[in-house]
Amino acid sequence: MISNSNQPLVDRLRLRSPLTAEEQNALLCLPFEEATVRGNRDLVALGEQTEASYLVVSGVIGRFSQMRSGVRQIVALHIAGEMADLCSVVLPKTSWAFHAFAPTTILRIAHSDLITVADQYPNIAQAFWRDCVADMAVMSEWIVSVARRPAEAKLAHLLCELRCRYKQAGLLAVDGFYPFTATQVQIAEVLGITAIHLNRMIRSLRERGLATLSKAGVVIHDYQSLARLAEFDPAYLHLDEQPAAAS
Amino acid sequence: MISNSNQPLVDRLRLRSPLTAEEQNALLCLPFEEATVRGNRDLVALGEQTEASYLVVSGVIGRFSQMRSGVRQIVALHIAGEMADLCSVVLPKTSWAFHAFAPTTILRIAHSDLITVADQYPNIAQAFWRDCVADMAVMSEWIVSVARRPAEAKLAHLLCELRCRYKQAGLLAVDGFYPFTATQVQIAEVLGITAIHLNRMIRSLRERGLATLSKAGVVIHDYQSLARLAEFDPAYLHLDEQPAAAS
DNA sequence: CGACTCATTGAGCGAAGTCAACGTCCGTGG
DNA sequence: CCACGGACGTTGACTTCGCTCAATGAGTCG
Repeated sequence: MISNSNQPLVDRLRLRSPLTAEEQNALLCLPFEEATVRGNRDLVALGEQTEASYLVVSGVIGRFSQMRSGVRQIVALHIAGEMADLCSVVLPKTSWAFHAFAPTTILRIAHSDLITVADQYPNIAQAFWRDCVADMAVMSEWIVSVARRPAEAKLAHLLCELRCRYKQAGLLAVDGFYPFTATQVQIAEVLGITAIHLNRMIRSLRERGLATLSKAGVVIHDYQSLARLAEFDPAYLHLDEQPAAAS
Repeated sequence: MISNSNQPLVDRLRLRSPLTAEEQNALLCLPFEEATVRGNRDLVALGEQTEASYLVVSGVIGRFSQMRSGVRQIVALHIAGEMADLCSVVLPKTSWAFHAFAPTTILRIAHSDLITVADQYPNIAQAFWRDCVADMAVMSEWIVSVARRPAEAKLAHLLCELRCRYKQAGLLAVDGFYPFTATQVQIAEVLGITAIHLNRMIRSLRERGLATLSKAGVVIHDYQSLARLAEFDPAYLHLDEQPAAAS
């Protein structure tokens, strides 16, 4: 998927916020810069200051923190079509580190340009704000997952969440496959468990016929059972809302 | 502490965002409603829709999710001077549940009024957005804490964080005391551990001379050591920034 | 004075971590 | 073309942190 415009940004925001034609046009006129990152590489290092936000065109990137021991914890994932680091527009000092899970293409859009268009169009400002809050709802659910679910349910919950997000991105196949590629170490850094223990949980889900992970991606064989195991309710993702027509 | 105006809201936003006199005045003119809640009570039940945001005047409230088993996980705390649920202005369907830890006084400000003033003043919209993003940074740190720190460090980290936030609220005494009151069950729901195990960790911190918890509040005896144990760095709280003068 | 909530402590267990070894795949260079 | 090395995945044995269950103390309110 190659993008030669900001259209993905407009699509992303329209998912949750109505935008007039004029507002959409203002977003499409924003200058951007396309970049490609190799997989399993840090895109933005710890402590690095950024002056741009990223829109993921294809691939996966994760925001992470690191303990002194070197252990990493990924606190957010962004897949194709999603906006990463939009929040740094209003709090640039929050320089989080980013890691590309797989080979990833992004669009860089300067904070200053985003601020300008937000100041000019209150409705766009609200859309940006809303997108950040939706990310917050996901974080909130991740706190619950990491704190309270047993390891197998943590994995199940992540797989269910990703299924919904890949479906939104149009990348969910009819057989339950979606192209989420990550090493077991990376997934363990998301779930807050050991890669070794994760391996056992992957096997468990496979043996129970619920889901299979491979190098190519994920196949969910029995979404209902997986969701039940994880106590998964997709409402917090805020993906199914029909944006009211506004132009 | 009794408030008869929206001044705390203005103070809160000015902590991180410069506001002109006109903008401050617009906020002060917002209608509000004061309410008091008893301690250890749910302020907003699970699934309840809200049409207002809350500013905590005094006391503590926590946002939580609940598993089918009945186990709760608190995903955010709000103490005196802080804005709770500002994010529901742009995503009202995210009706989180709130629990009052102690007797708490709040100001209710209608979403519709907040939207109106945000649409009128881009700078206020940005301030609201920024406040939400600051809450997000805290959540991000909580994911790390819950996922990666051992129980004692989890508690130490929370105590350090609260110390900074109570200091900001002007409620930190010179001897390291601040009036955070919560039952051990409530604190355990924050940290994602058992109340029983929390009790042992409290004893451990007390015996090591780091901190003491009592019914009246918390005393931190050795902040440096506590912060070292927790790997605590207050940068993520975004409290020390001097807002640029803007009026 | 009960009845209740909250705090405290002990004993035993289990989920997840640690350590260690080995298998598999893939790219690279002799 | 094969040998080597590195990254990733898989599995077993053992350890441990934190949970469960259970009992008791301490303070508070009606």
